[in-house]
Amino acid sequence: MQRTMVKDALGAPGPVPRMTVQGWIRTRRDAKGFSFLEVNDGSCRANLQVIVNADCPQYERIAEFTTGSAVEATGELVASQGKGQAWELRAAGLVLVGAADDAYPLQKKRHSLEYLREIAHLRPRSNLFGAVFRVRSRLSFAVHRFFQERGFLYVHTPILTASDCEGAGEMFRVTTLDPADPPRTEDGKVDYSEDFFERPAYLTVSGQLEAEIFACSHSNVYTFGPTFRAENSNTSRHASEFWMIEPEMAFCDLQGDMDLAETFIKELIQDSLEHSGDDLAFFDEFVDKGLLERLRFVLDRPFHRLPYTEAVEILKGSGESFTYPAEWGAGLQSEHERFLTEKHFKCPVSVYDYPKSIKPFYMRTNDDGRTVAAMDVLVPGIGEIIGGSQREERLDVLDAGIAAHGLNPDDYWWYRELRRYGSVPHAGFGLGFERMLMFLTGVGNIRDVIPFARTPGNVDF
RNA sequence: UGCUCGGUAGCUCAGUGGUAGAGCAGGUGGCUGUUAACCACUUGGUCGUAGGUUCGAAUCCUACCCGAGCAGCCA
Repeated sequence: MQRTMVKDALGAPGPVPRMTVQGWIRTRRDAKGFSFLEVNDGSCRANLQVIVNADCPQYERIAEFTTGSAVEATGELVASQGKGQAWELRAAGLVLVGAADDAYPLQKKRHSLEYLREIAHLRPRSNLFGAVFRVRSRLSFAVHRFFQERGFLYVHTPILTASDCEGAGEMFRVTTLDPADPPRTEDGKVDYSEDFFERPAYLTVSGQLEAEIFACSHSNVYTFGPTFRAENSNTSRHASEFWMIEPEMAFCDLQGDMDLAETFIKELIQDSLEHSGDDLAFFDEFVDKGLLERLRFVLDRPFHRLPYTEAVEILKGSGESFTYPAEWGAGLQSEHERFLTEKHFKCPVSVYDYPKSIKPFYMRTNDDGRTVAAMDVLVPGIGEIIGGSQREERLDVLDAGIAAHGLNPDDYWWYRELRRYGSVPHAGFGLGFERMLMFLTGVGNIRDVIPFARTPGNVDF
């Protein structure tokens, strides 16, 4: 027995005398003397309609073939008599591989996203999440393809780390000590020299610093892996565990960084339109009307680039009444970002050259002495999707930054040595993979584009 | 973490002081090459939890739990 995937059956060029499909029943419709089974195996959005006639040996047990059950159907693929599908399978043999009783939580009706989150073990079988995770898989591949085709080296930066990549947020501590009875030093503090790594360790909040190491040997590199932030964030666009893509390029300045960011986003959109078209059409119809139009619009137009200082002037002169008025030296609020990208420019916006005082130590100080070569890419509906910068390659300036931020230079000894031995201008950025998925699918909550969302108070599944 | 909104049948929701409801799902019967099929009948509830006010609370008050939206943190 060779299995045919539903996607291939539906795309068959002609009738097939005999084939076997396996999948889960979405719904059953009984007619007099025969039944329709809608079988889905995840290979595509559409179901295969299986006709079970009275002469099929299993027909007398058809009532057991309930929504959610796993089935195997063998028979002839023929042109459908009905409307709505080109092909259907006339079952000669039918096997109830795994029954689903009437408590099956995924009913053939609309469910709320909140409810579906509670049944994360079953929601991939729904239309929406089936599509989301197909797009996610394809997008992962597109990320690698983008960089590999350009000769970028894929670096596996560590997940366990002792460095806190200053400014990136609260960290999850990793320890093997007994929290109820940790070893203590003489002054009563927890003695981390007794811990597994003999010092405090954490889950990574960014692979950037390590990526810089490899940029300084292999020129163009990228990372793509899980990232952990222990912030108590309760928003639709933050997760405690998420996937981040971080390219890092040697001999590259901020302009080159922004060029890559824009090309990258556009190519991911292009790839999705090409290879996930059916699923995107589903989102366009049921999740976010106008999605496809917006994606094509973004694809066709250059991102608008402007310095932070100019952005603040636009905000000040906008006549909008913001909850927090824009002020040079303060970060851009969500409402400011939304105004720029959704109302003023109506397209993705790259804001660059931020005040030095609100950015981390490693960003390169501009000649004006008060801004750094940082850039954020803002996108309608989501806000910040990319954050990046040119890195400070001058050791003396870097040291001044470390001191100004109150950090201990010894903790960054290897990072500093990169500036001692063959230092080069280099730049990179971080793209939130889930935020890109939200942008591509129109799905409004980050918890619905990641298979198993981790947020404060939630590590189920 | 702060502010706001919400929690009623398996699911989606209505009910705002006086006998707990609808649609869907489930069950029974009927009908039809059907498309979240349709028609009739029907099962199903400690109204998030704990207190309080009241003759009487799903409804009003307090605390807590859970969920969501927004903000901050950021990707």
